[in-house]
Amino acid sequence: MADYPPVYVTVDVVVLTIRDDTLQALAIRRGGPPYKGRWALPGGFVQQREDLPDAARRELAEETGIEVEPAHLEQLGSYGAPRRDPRPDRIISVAYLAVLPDLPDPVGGTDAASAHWVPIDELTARPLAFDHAEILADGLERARAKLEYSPLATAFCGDRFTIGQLRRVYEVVWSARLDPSNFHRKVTGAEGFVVPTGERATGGRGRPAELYQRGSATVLHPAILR
Amino acid sequence: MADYPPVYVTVDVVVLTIRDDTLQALAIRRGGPPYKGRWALPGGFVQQREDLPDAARRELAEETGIEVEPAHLEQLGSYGAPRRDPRPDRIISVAYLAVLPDLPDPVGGTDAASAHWVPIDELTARPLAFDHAEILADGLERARAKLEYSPLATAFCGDRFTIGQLRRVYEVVWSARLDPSNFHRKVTGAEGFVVPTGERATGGRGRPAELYQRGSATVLHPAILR
DNA sequence: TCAAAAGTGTTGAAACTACACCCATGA
DNA sequence: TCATGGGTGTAGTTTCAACACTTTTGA
Repeated sequence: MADYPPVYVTVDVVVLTIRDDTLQALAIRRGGPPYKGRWALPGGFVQQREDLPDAARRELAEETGIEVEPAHLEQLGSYGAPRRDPRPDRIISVAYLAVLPDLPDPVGGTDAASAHWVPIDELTARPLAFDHAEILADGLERARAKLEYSPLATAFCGDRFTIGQLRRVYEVVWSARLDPSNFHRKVTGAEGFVVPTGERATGGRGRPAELYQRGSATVLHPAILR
Repeated sequence: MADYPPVYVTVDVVVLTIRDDTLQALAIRRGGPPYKGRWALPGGFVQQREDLPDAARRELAEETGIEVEPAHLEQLGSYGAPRRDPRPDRIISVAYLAVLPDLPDPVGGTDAASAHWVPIDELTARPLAFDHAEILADGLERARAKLEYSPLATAFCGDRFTIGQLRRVYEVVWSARLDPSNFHRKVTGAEGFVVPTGERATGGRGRPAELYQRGSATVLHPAILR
């Protein structure tokens, strides 16, 4: 085994949420070299006996002060180009995609370094550290694709939501307008996507909407097409 | 950096092809511990300055004697459960999916260890080394899903193929019968999936079929549904 | 009373399924 | 001539987009 080169393995996490009707991602301002001052994805080294998803959850909690279990966490893939980190050691990163509902409290209340929610448009407009721009782009593409055929959109909502709130998730993530009436029919018609609670939302403008919960489906039939 | 635990990184490759109207995968009989005598996926350690897809291609060539560039090569994901390898070191594997056309020459003609094409049903019926059964299952699921919305099926064919040959790829991978006439219309109607060459296949039974090449599409509109 | 959001009805277009039917070859 | 696989036509069904319309609230 000593014949083979050891490498260092990190996890990096694309953490998405919707705030102020905008798709945002968690980013950390790097305080030291390399790439000092640039935005980076939250992440860090995997510990010796730690499973990869656990490492992603730990980094999310440690670096950002977020205590909640993400509503969705999946592996994006591994990034291992030989010079992706300018330091001499070989560092391979396993990237994860996490999706959270809009959190009432802002991030960074603890001694978390300097994690911030940043609108996606701002984040993709400037150069990120390492290959994090590529990882972020892959995470966005994965999220956009999964809205079609999986119930991922519910991970952006709290445990109770209206069909209108769910539609706004699709509209924000896809940057598209959707017909409210057809969307309603598709979502309530997709087996196991959402289940009505019998309660109604209060306080909004217009007719109060039925409140729904996530259903048990893992794939949507039929899909919600873009 | 020395504060963090180094790990060893391998690549393992799920290599699929169709031989004798059967979906088959490349497997290697392990000659030493751990898991001596069991089937395993081809793979090995990543070298110090080697990109991950290059490592997958190198292992494919070295361990199996296959010299051709696979028609399709994509990353499946990383497998890093702490005890997935019984040896004391932490070993994380990056898995790839490769798809090849039916090769005229059998594998192992060189001094390749002992790589064999094994029908999927045989391979999934017995215990594999490490977590390779899980990796194989994930690779199969990925391939089955990608037939629907990507031109992956053409990677199982040579550079010229008939619609009937392409249909047999779908039927074998999905273990399903498809209506020949409707399949023909769907495939030729999907923008950029296949382009006619003007030539015709010879030697088969029945009316000679038009020969096609892969088109330029990367996603299929509309999809070929299961 | 009006604006706004929820939700239902309806209609024409598109896609899919099933299957009848013709075509062109080898045996 | 017959069996076999290639390919087109067509009719009925399902799905989907567009949009008119009703419902129910807050201002």
